[in-house]
Amino acid sequence: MAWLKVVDALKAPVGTTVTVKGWVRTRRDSKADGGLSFVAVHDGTCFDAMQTVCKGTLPNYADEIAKLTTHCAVEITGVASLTPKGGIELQVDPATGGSVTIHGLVDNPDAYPIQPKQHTMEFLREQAHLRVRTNTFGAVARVRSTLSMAIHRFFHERTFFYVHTPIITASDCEGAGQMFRVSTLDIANPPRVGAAPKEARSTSESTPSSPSSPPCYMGDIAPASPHADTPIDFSHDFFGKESHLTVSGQLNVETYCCALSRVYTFGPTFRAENSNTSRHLAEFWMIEPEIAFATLKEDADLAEEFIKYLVNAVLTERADDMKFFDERIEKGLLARLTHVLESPFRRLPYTEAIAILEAAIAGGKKFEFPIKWGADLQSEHERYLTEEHFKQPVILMNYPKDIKAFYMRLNDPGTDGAPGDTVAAMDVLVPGIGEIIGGSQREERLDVLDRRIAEMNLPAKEYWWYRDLRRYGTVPHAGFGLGFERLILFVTGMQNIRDVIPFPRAPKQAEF
RNA sequence: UCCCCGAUAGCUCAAUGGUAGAGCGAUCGGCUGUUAACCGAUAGGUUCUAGGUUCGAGUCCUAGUCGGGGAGCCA
Repeated sequence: MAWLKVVDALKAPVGTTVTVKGWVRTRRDSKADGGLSFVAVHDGTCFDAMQTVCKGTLPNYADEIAKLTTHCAVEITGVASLTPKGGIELQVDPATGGSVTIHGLVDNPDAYPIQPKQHTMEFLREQAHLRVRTNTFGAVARVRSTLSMAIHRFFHERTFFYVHTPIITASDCEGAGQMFRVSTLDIANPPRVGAAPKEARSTSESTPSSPSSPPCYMGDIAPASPHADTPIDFSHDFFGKESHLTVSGQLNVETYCCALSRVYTFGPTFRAENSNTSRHLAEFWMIEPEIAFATLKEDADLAEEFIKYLVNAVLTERADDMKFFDERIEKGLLARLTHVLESPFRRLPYTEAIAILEAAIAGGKKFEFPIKWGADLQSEHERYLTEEHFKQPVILMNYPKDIKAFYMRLNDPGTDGAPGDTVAAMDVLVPGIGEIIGGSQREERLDVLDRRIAEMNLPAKEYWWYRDLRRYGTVPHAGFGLGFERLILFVTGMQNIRDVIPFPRAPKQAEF
């Protein structure tokens, strides 16, 4: 007798004795053959469950087996045989060594939240600790894992090195959005500039409840502090300066790129934006490759090859789950992904995109927001381009410099016939999601970079180490960021980003 | 953060300002190599919270909390 994962047990030779361990998906009873129960068991190793046929002659049939409900934990031994439809099931008969062991019943099955029926995503989100036992969330979890592995494999096969960029940053120059503060200061009574520093509130080894622990204020904190208007003195904080959770590993990974040539990060990223949408999370995972001796064209080539590699990986490695998504989550998903695999991504200069949108408006297309050269595209404009006009992924390139970040490389005047200055930035737009990748060629010329930092009133001093890269052996380089959860939405057809990460963090949402 | 919509049984949803309902799920029984099984019965309610209007509020008003769709920000 061998304990097999369900994925392997479903391929067991007829006649062999097999043990499976997992959770009951459904139980149905029959009076045939003197009484028997069909108990479907899944262990998460594949989409399908193993059907077991438990005979009424089993010693614990009436007391235990006939009472099994959804998600009871069981261990079942039986003989592999063919179902009338040709699949593999286990015949569980005490006469041939069959047995059913209950590891854990479900208390009060009447009120168990997960039932053998269709639930809404919103409800399951409130049961995040249990939802992974359902078909949909099990499939999402397997696809997510498969994509993670494929990402590392893609880069590994191309001599990229995986760089662990920091989660905590005391650099104030990442500039990609609102940040979460990281601090060990007493939030109710922080040290103020000019005030006498409090001793022994030192960050590292302070005892959890020292005798001098601060008073606990109910309601509003720090009532009527005489120093309330004085800035907080962060020199007393853990890092001796303000620090935050990272919003991007890009600036750090650029340093490694300028030594290892081809690198990437893949880790969690944090944005404290008050974004309440189905496409934003406060904590999400991002993949950021960076390539040296490369221009925007190589960057776009890499992005396209990357997306196609990942789509292909998930189609071939998780065919069972993808079939489910195609049937139950988004009809036509497989056709859409196959189309993405087979068609080249449309490269489109921003300046040309504006012309297409203006022509569309002239042709009667209505947009909520006006469009003109120099303005950023709205979601509706991006959707029009990728979903209606081209009906395929689009790589928009060379945006006006005034709407993009300081580190993006300034293009030569007149690139693409643009009426103003542009930078070598690109966004990959995909039908159904919109922007999935944002990237650029980085400004490698120190004088141009300094001009941009000054133009945008950024704290030049903070960028000393970033500027060093341009002083010591500078090189053209480029990279992009891919939001991992948006990729999962794209390949699964799931609608809400909170349903493709195990425990979503969003405004007012950090349960579990 | 802004606009719109919503919150009633374990779940999905009904209920003219006047007796709280159905389907699914659960429990019990029947039938059946079943697989979203089917048939019958039973149990299951502080109608999100706090105020208010009213003889009377699930229903109307105010505030709040949470959820959904869209927008902004972005990945």
